[in-house]
Amino acid sequence: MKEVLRKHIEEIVPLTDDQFDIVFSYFKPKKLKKKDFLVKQGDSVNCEYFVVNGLVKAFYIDDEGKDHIMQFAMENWWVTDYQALLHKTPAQLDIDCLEDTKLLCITLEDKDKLCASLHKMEYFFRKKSNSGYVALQRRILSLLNNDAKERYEQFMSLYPSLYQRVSKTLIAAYLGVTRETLSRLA
Amino acid sequence: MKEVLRKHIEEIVPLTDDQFDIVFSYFKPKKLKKKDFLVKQGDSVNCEYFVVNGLVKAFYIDDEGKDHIMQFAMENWWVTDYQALLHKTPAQLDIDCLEDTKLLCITLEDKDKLCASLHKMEYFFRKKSNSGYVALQRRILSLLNNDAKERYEQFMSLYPSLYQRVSKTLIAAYLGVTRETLSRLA
DNA sequence: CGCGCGATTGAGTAATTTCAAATCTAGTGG
DNA sequence: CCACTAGATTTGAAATTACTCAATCGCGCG
Repeated sequence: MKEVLRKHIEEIVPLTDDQFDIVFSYFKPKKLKKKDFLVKQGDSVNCEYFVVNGLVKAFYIDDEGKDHIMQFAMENWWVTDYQALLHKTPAQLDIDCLEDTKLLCITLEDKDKLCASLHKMEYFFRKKSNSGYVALQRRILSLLNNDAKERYEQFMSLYPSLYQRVSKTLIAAYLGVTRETLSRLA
Repeated sequence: MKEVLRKHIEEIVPLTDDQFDIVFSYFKPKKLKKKDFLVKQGDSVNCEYFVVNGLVKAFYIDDEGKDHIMQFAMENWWVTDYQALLHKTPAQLDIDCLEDTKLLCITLEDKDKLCASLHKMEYFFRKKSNSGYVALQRRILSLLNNDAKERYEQFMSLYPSLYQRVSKTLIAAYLGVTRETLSRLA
């Protein structure tokens, strides 16, 4: 648990043992079972979550009851309803577990405190946020530019491990097509 | 010029005069005319750009020669080909000016140096990146969830000032529909 | 007046969705 | 080991949405 987080952070910034102990003290572990919810639409959201193991999905249910998947998050991914967290508004997203999942939780306030006290961590989170931004840009380009089949192929080659663990129905909801259409893309 | 940047930063972190002078020393002004290019596909990208005034668009041209707009950037917006900048790969995007435009440029290396020497600025850029991330998530949700008409209406209400300054053809390229389709959404 | 650019309109085509039904698969209990 | 069920996937056919390509319109500017 500790090791997973440490290794993840140290891919970007090295930390002494003491520093990592400080970092780790800001996190609270959480354990959920498959199908449990981490966030429900309408909740107020205080934390960002680091997935130690397992798999969750963050999704939006529209007026017609259809699901749209904002993101998956497996080992070493960060997830929450960022809009709700940052703007302190009620959650628009649901987040639930596709597998039994262990997480580390940090509140927005604690993250800011941690960043204020340990400059390296502010750097770490800035770089993380930058990478996330780039990943979302790539996804937008793929939505603008590519048809369903191309998006599906990109998904498989970009996230081969997710492709193994996630049903096609959910991949369809991530790619923005119906499951029937996805099924017809031989 | 200086004032525009200072005001922008101080919406998030207050700075002393001395601090701001340091910050500003990292930026290099740049002036472009309408239709000039800031970045061309294939370029290596070293800088991030802050738009002081004017308007640019960052866009991708696909295999069929069609444009897809990644983002617009007007006063107080940041823009570059982030993927190219962060991964040090050749630019995939073109960035050109829709109006005469004044910019402030900062290299990735200088930005890191600035952040390292002035912790407040690392905080500033982290928060900026977070907001950007949320904005892209919203756009993805709108692409997954809403049809062309709804996206068009959201665009108008979210960016009324852009709506004034940008041709419908370009808005179409941003929303991911053809100009003909957009034109039929009375 | 006429050019040029952006916006609109029309008609036919392609891609995707919808709704319904059939098929497949993994896990459960007998 | 087999039958049964729930969930996931696939298939079919019709309806809808958006696209393409071509033609037309409208307006500002030289």
